[in-house]
Amino acid sequence: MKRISQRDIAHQLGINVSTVSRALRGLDGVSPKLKKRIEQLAEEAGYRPNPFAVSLRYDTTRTIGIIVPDVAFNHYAQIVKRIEAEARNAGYMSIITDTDDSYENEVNCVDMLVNMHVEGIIICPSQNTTDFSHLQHLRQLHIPVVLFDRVPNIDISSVMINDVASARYATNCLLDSGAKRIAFLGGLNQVKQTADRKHGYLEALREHEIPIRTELVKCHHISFNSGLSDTIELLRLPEPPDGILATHGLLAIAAHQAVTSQGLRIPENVSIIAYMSDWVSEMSNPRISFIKQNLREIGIKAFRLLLEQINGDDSVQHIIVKANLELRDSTKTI
Amino acid sequence: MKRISQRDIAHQLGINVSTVSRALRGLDGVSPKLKKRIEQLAEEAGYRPNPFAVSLRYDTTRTIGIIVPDVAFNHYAQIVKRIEAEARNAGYMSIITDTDDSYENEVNCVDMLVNMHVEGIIICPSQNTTDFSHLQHLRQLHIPVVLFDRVPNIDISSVMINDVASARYATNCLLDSGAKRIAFLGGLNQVKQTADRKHGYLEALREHEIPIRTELVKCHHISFNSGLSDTIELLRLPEPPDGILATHGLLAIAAHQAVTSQGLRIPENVSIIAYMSDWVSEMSNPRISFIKQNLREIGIKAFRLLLEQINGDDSVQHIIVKANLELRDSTKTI
DNA sequence: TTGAAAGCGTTACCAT
DNA sequence: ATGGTAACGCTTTCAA
Repeated sequence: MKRISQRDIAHQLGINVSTVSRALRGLDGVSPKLKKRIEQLAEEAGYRPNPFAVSLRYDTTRTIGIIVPDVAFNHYAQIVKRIEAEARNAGYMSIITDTDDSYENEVNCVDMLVNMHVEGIIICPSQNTTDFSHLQHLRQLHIPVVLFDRVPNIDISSVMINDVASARYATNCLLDSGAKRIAFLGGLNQVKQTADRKHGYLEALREHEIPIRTELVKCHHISFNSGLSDTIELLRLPEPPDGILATHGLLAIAAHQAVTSQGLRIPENVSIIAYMSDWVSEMSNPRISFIKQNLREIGIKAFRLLLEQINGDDSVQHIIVKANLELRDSTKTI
Repeated sequence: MKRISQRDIAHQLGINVSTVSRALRGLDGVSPKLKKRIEQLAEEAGYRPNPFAVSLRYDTTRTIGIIVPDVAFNHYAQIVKRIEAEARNAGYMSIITDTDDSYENEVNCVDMLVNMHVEGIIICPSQNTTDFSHLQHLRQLHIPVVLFDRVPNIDISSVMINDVASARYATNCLLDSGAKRIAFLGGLNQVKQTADRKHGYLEALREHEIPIRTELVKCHHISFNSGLSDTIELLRLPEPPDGILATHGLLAIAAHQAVTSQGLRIPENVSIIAYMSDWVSEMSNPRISFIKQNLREIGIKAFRLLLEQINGDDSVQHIIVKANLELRDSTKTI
């Protein structure tokens, strides 16, 4: 039950491979009668073109690579799902790799994908990634790249949300609903996304002429545990926060749990707004008010951008997908 | 900045390709001096073997396919993550596809993966899949297959949990904690996983000599909405359930929300135990007691099984990974 | 130790 | 309308 090739078909029919090739691709130069016979035999024998021969011939693989910090985290999973669907729709296969949020793995993944001759790579870098030379290198190899979520200040196309504005808006919303002492729970400062969101947070405070209290700003490596300990520290302050802006779902869940575990109530004692996926918010109880990112659109835009590059467009584009605030139960109604 | 080939290297050094090939693979028959020169040039020029040429030559692609109903659902995402990691570790790339729980997509995905000449496929079928001929066909093509989670009664290797026993145990636990009227919230009956879990549920009732009330058994297509409406229907019965066994995370979340929305309390009025991932349980509030499946091990075992087949092992193996009950807040303590 | 050539499956170009 | 053949990049076998 070996895989059958064009040569086999040609042999069985006593004709030449090139005729078979033409017939199967619907090119003209084959008599309708012979074409029928060829198609029929191909069908019967379960002929499938060998993509490796095709790739070898054309130096084109119809394959893209996707690199994320954690496929098991809903936010990334939703984006990956959308990219994969779009890609499949456009005739591309997706090779998805997971870095476990580690820089070393990220470099390895990029390397493997280059070895695989993917036609392009869509990537959300790990939090530890500060050196982006592996991505710059891709540009030199003329391999299209699109970044999303964690987008550094480099000359590579990207899709991100309006981080500054959304953080400012969310902070304003917390303040307007009566919170006086807003804490900022973010990732590492070196990640532009975190810096931007902090920027928005600080802007809102400034607008309200609220002095900045640095002990309310927690920027550590994103993980459930760091979110937990940071929140508990915050709550033990002499003047603990009555509002929290969390920049990542993991941090928000951790904060939610920490607040509850200290016998405090949400939103009566502490309000929370977080950047998280709809699905995760929906599951929390009380449901966390969140900044809704259009993950579907992020995925679609990212693939479109990549496809344009694959098709020869050299321009660097930075797309901003607008996020909006969805109020749920973790904020007081005004 | 074109990709460089062995031929290019040979040309630059004024030698033959076959020598380059031998040198780069460390075969002997190349003088140490020449070997050095070749390696150095390859390094400098950034030579990478073309995997398509290699695949074409060997008819081996070092690639596997993974098919799941929904990568964005945590349970599958965790399993996929583990399989991908194991595969990468063993030098295999993973092509992950998402069927959106649809039979048609599933058939297409299988087809695409076969076209890609993946060396094997790990799949969790969609709920609608009753005809497994597309998988049987893979066996005829000598393409290794491993099933997980939703495993029909066919002669293909699989990894699943002990569905009957775990459901029986969970039901017993609900009964022991004082619940009298246990409802069963499951997927379609045609899925063996559901049937098995229901079997376990019924066994437990029988052991306790509790008559079966068919109106407490809800088996529909798994979705958040069906879980919601089924639960609401259950709660409106003249004698509503005071315990629920849910066979899928989505159903559990829906039930959780439905119970709460009716002003009832968990676990005081209604206890819940569900098959769901640790992460999802952790996020619910009150946290749902759950049957913990070792997703990590399921992923590892699935890949190992596939690899064995790829390496020529023809035996059909059915691996059972034991699940255990993790009590949280949605069940009364005895 | 090194070279030459055939072959993997497909396509493109030139002949017939 | 059809056939022959070279080429893609690599490995393998045989010859020098």
